[in-house]
Amino acid sequence: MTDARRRGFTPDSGRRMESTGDSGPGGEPAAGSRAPGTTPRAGRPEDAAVRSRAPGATPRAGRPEDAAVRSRVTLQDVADRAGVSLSTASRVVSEGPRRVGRQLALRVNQAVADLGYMANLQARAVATGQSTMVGVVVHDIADPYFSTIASGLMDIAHPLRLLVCLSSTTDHEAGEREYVALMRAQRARAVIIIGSRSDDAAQLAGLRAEVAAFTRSGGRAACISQDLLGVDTILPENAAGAEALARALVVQGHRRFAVLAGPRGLLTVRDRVAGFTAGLASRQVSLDPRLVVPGAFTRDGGYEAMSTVLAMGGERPDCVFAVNDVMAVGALARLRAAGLSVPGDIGLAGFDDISTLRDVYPPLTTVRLPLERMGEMAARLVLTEAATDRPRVMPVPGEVVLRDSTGTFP
Amino acid sequence: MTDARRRGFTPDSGRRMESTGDSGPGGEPAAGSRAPGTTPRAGRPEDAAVRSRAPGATPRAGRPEDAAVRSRVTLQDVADRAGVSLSTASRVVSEGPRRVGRQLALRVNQAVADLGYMANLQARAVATGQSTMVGVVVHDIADPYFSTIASGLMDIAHPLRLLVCLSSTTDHEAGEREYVALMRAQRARAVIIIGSRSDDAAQLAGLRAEVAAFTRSGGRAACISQDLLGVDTILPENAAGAEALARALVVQGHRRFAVLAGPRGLLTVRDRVAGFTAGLASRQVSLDPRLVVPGAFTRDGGYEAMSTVLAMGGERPDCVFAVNDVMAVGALARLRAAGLSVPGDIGLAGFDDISTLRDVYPPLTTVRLPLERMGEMAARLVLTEAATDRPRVMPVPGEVVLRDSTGTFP
DNA sequence: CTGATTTGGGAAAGTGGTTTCCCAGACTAG
DNA sequence: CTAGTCTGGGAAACCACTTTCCCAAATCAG
Repeated sequence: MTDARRRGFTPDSGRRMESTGDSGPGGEPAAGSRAPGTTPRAGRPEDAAVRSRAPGATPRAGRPEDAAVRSRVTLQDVADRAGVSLSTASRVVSEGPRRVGRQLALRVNQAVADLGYMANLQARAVATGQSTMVGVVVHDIADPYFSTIASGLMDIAHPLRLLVCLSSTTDHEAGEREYVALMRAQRARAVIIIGSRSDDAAQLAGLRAEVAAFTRSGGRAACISQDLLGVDTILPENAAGAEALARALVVQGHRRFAVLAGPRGLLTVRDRVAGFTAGLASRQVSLDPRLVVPGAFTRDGGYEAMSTVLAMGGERPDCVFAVNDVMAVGALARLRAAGLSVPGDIGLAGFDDISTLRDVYPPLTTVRLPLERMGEMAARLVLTEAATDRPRVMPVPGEVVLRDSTGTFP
Repeated sequence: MTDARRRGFTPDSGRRMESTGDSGPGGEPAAGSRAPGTTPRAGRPEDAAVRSRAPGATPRAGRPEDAAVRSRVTLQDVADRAGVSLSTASRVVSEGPRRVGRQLALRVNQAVADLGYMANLQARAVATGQSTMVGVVVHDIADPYFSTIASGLMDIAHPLRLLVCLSSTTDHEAGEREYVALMRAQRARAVIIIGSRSDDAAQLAGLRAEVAAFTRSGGRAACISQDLLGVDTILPENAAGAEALARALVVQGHRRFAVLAGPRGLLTVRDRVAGFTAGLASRQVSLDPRLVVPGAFTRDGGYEAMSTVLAMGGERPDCVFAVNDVMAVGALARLRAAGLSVPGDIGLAGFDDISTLRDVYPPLTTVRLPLERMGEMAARLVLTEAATDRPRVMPVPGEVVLRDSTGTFP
């Protein structure tokens, strides 16, 4: 299978496998292959013909009736075909409060079916002033931390028949603000901002202002992170969790710690590091600040940071705290590469309890956050519950989970 | 602090510790703590005042001027404030082809700034008939397979300033069809369907029809899966990949195989199992059909399926093929629980090469699919490239990656 | 059998935009 | 000095709906 390497974007490069089964339905992918059961609706004479334009309006120069059968069926077409007024058609289709006679309703529905009509939700949104969109911003959707939260969130949004729009900002901090602005322009019903705030005051002020503008224009907003935006907040107790973890690790016998911190400036990192430090201090254990090394909030970031720690002279730490599980996994790989056994030679702990990472070996000691649940909470706050006069803050405690990666120190 | 206990989710293995610390920030869960620096923005007198309604139009009974300062600023408000016509305001704001005099443009922009105006994109979409939305359907956004693809896809969509709407169908197969319908109703520019087709012919026909309706109404569509929808397709070569894997495993010396298959009916599963079987056959190795056990496409599914295999009487297989990495990780956990060493006692291989799982131990032999890239390809096909008369099919080969989990058999 | 309510259909006024069309004034060319 | 082309502004048509308002017919109480 070494061929087919150059799939730069040349279509059909590699030898194509017997792709679709020979028999299966939909065998011929011919361009115009009709799905089975789609009678081509022969004729359709009145399709574009009816279309009674406002009298006097020249039928808009250019393409005359546009050969391409762009079946842009409108409600007017449906009304015409059913022989009713636009209003009646609308009432039937939008299932509003006003009742319509059985006969006419039937005719309208028939016309809808015949024409394959589907209401234009954008137009409806304009007319009613209500949208069904809810925006979600995360730092990186490929990171399981965020995708898990997003998953919980969607579990709430989908049954409500809301449209979830997602944006991943990846390093581009201003992206959050831009996205909230976009949601305001879309008249979204709500926006949920997920992920750590940073220490950039200007950035924060900008986002705050945008969020304020969004809520002022009638939208709901919530965030999952530090309570700094002035809106409903799901607040993971990062400091408290890390503090509890630190104490537990001391109890296990660890004394000399290193911390693989994430990107400088991320408040979540600060909170976790501060909490960890405080936890150690409460047990009269000090943390050498040189052993707090920053790194990207990723697997590779953890790997690198771990390298840095190993490269330092002096006594090797007996336990490493990576500020999130993803980094911890990178650190684990680095330790393995160095021939160090975990927890034999060195202990390792993470944070978050990412479920897909629960099976690394040795199993990671970590602080569990109920991510999916946090997504649900945020979604509920903003989609099903009434707004309160003052923003709510819902703290979510983390739960220390001791597993083998920090086995009791000898 | 013990209150934090009744949060519903059950802990798993690992002993649980003192959940969160007692002190820490966020201590008071008071439901209304204002973030520091939130001046309540007093004043703003002209907010809703401007708003001159069309003359003669009774100001719509009910709320007169609506006490709630819902600052729904419209373009008309901007025009009024700038003392220009609606058309001129529109031209300035929408940056169309028509130029507007410097003076007026300036005035309009000033008014926009003063009023905090933001164009209503829904209305704009209705007026222009063009939307900026692109829909994406996946089976489960929390599954790294899908979130990685989604990530690649967004990397293309974001710079184009398109709005990505995501839906996760999780087991509800009809959800795909519903979502495509929704996208049609939203007049989305494109829709991308990600994930295995099933063997349910009716379901497939329904989806095909819906997709056809979508494209007929002017939208673009693509899918990442089997080429069965009659649209541009990114086709992972599941069968070929599994076949190559099988041959490689035989070369390593394995002979007696078990397969942890995913849900019955998923074509991706079928393709992989069929390819694997064929690969073995090509090396004169046969696969006992009873050792092909189905399971959910998840970590737990892998765990269960592995249990089933272990519980079977007879000679234990010397190598297990889990049809995806997530299941493989579950299987690994089960094997570890059984006290079996991998690859010492038994080999284990997966499929996909999920990046967050690259650090499990022992490292998994697998078939790599360039997931992020696949997402990019699909997005490009449908967002930046012109439509072709016939749908394109772009096969994506998998690449066998031999790692320690299938060490050379003794 | 009459007068007062429903009931339900349709015309038209909205929703917040874009875009066409018309036209006045400023330049340019003959 | 006049005709011809640009500019650029504004009125109004349009997009695809919803909803108000009006009115005729049907129902109902008295």
